[in-house]
Amino acid sequence: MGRGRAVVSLTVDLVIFTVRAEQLQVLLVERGNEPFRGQLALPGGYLRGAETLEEAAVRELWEETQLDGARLHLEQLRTYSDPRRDPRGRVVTTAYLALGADLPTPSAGTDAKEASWMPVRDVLEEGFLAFDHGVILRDGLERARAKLEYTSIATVFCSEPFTIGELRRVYEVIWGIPLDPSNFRRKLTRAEGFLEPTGKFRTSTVGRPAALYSRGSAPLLMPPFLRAQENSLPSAGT
Amino acid sequence: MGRGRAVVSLTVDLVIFTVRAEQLQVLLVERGNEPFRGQLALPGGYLRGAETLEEAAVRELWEETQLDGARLHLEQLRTYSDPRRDPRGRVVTTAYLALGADLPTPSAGTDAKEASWMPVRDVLEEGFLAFDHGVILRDGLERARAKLEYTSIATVFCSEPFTIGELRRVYEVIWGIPLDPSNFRRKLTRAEGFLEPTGKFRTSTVGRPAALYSRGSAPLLMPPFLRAQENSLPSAGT
DNA sequence: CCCCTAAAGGTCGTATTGACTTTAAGTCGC
DNA sequence: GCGACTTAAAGTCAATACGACCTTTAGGGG
Repeated sequence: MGRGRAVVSLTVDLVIFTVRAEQLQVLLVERGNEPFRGQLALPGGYLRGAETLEEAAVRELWEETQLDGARLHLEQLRTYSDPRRDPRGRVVTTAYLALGADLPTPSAGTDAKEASWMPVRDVLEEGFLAFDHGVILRDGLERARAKLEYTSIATVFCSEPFTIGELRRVYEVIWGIPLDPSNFRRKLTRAEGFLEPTGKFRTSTVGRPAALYSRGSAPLLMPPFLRAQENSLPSAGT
Repeated sequence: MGRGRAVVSLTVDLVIFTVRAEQLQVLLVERGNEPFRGQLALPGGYLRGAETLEEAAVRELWEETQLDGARLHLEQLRTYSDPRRDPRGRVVTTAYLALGADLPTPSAGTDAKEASWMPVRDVLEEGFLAFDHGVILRDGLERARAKLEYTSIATVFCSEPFTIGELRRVYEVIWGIPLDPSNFRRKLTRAEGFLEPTGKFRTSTVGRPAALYSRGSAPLLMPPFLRAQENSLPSAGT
């Protein structure tokens, strides 16, 4: 070993985020096989013959969680290549980040694995994930947090039409900090192409009816919405 | 094909940028073998047995260009996996972005390939690179441009100590737009931890002597320095 | 019909920015 | 030695963006 071309397997792992019950949640599966049998892991699987990594990610999304890739935001996160990351041998994995609006509880899928939503904060604070999936999850969270600042991905966490309050809760939950409702609305309503007013309103159980919006055409939030500062865990909370 | 686990080779490709002669330049090699023999390509090579992709990147950096990875900024760019990207078969590549200060003209290295600096603008406008390296180069340029906005990587293009004028030229060359010298200095000198004054000055052939700075400790530029707008090619030029 | 709540909208002082001007400190040509 | 020239450094000023905070609006519930 060391000199020749490495013999490697390539896998795809998915960091799937959604906001439900006022929390950022990640979809995890319980492993049915060794290694790490019984432990929680990111859903994923091997790259097949003639597909791209992105196609493999969409396929795994469906096979393992019955989620439709077309309804999610999907982007490549990073490739992890530590030779010791998988005890079975040389497995390099490319992680993808998938974001969606209030996704359904996954029916187990064709694979017999148990899939369930878990609060990201709990997983990062207490849980231990298989392989290096804890690191991957952390990287995914940081990517999502950063992209809230300068892109319009926050809207993919809301099903259309949505209110500004719902959108604000997305930011608060992912950044783990409270935001001033008034300044938040001023900021986002003035961002060109971010929100598309529908002219309709939604009356909830309490409070004044909120205007409903759909996603605007701009992929970037200009000027960006900067966090006050870094917050390494989702709101901490001892 | 299609059903089973893909049999893939993994390679590393390098997008190496430096600023020389008032231009952003990229290091390219002329391919000595088929496919694409004689054409320009990014330097790179196969992943070996027990190394990470990052270690492979550093190794290739040295073998192909005699550049020392420790003296460069190196970060993972993206993984490219189109099954048809390499006519020889299934080759997935992870691209790394390497940035350095006025790097030397590479001696060909142990590999017998001809390595040389080329202006990025020219390559993107006229040149055709092997494989999908044109796409990778474009992605690398966009990454570098974006990171100038909110990190302090611009300083790695300058050898220490450097003047604010030199730093400004880095921004101008990579973004392809002129910047107001006065506002530029105000912005960067007030960014906490970005520049470390040395107290020394450099007298050039013309003009008032410029204060010399070294890199500060802050990895991020806060608040960010936003480009006026997108500029898909490096200053265009007709 | 009053209270409570959240949405919507406004105020105000401060910080940041872009466009521009002024002053400083060197070299070069004569 | 001196003025022209060049770039660095510093300042001005109006427009904008932002954080903190307040007021008004429009529903539901008791």
